[in-house]
Amino acid sequence: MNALDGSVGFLLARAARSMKRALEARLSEHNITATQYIVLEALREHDGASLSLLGQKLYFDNPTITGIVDRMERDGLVERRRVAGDRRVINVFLTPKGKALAQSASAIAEAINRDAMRSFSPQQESEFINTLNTIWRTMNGKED
Amino acid sequence: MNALDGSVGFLLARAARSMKRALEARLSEHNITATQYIVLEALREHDGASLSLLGQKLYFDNPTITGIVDRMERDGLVERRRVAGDRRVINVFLTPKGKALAQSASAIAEAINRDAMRSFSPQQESEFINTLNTIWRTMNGKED
DNA sequence: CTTATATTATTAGCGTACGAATATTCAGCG
DNA sequence: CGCTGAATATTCGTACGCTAATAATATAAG
Repeated sequence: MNALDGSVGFLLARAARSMKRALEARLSEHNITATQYIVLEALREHDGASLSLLGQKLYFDNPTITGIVDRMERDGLVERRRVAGDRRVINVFLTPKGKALAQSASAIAEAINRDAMRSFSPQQESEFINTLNTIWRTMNGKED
Repeated sequence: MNALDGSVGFLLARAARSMKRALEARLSEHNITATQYIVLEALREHDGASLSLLGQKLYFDNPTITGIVDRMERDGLVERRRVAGDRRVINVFLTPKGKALAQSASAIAEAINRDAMRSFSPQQESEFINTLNTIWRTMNGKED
């Protein structure tokens, strides 16, 4: 029993990596990454969102979201269009290819989530999710 | 309520990122990263471990650990020495500077962990840790 | 002994993630 | 109107974290 076995930060990062890897193993046949799947999912709910809004929804900063959208645009999954009256903002839209991919990827991600939770009861799962949300809020000073 | 709010993978990754950022904000004055702190911690318990062993303990693959140790060696925190009979293996040792830094960093990391858990009971914390470990084992096929 | 296989570490290449700095555009205020 | 400051997206530089491929050494089989 060393110091890391009791470190929430370490165990959290390790669990997150293991899930990301499992998801990417399944997504790789569609040539997208776990992060790109997350962006597809966000765009299903907010097609045409600005880069900033996407970053806020997903909790990525602007340089990160710019790079991800660059690669997704290169691969034909999304396109950038200036649509808002404000000429600073660039809106991101799913292409037909992106829409189709979002659907298959969503099913894969749900399967991985179910698998990760397979030894827990619904109550345990919802408590776990509450804890993850609380940690996130705590670390961002959204309570006290 | 969108699909991501119920996605364990997304919430796990988000919580992990928020803790990593909080930790790095405090570690930055010592010019080390959260990952480098983890390696320092592992070396406190296993000074002289091989690169492979370090990777196994921390659950990083070899290319990742090579790069991290490269940067830590550049910064004078560790040094590589061939010590084992097997000439393929390279052992990693803490320098005095690395040892000193490990101690201060450890205190900082403990404070962050306590802060992240501040709204939970000891039981809730230990249940949370169990869940993280179970997810990790599940995603790595270490049970069924 | 020699050939085949496995292990250890590294390199190369890609995709996040982040902080810092920059260019463009917008909004407010005198 | 003109100026200041804020907001949006990008670029730059750094550090992970992964897969695939490589080089060097060790081990096993014949």
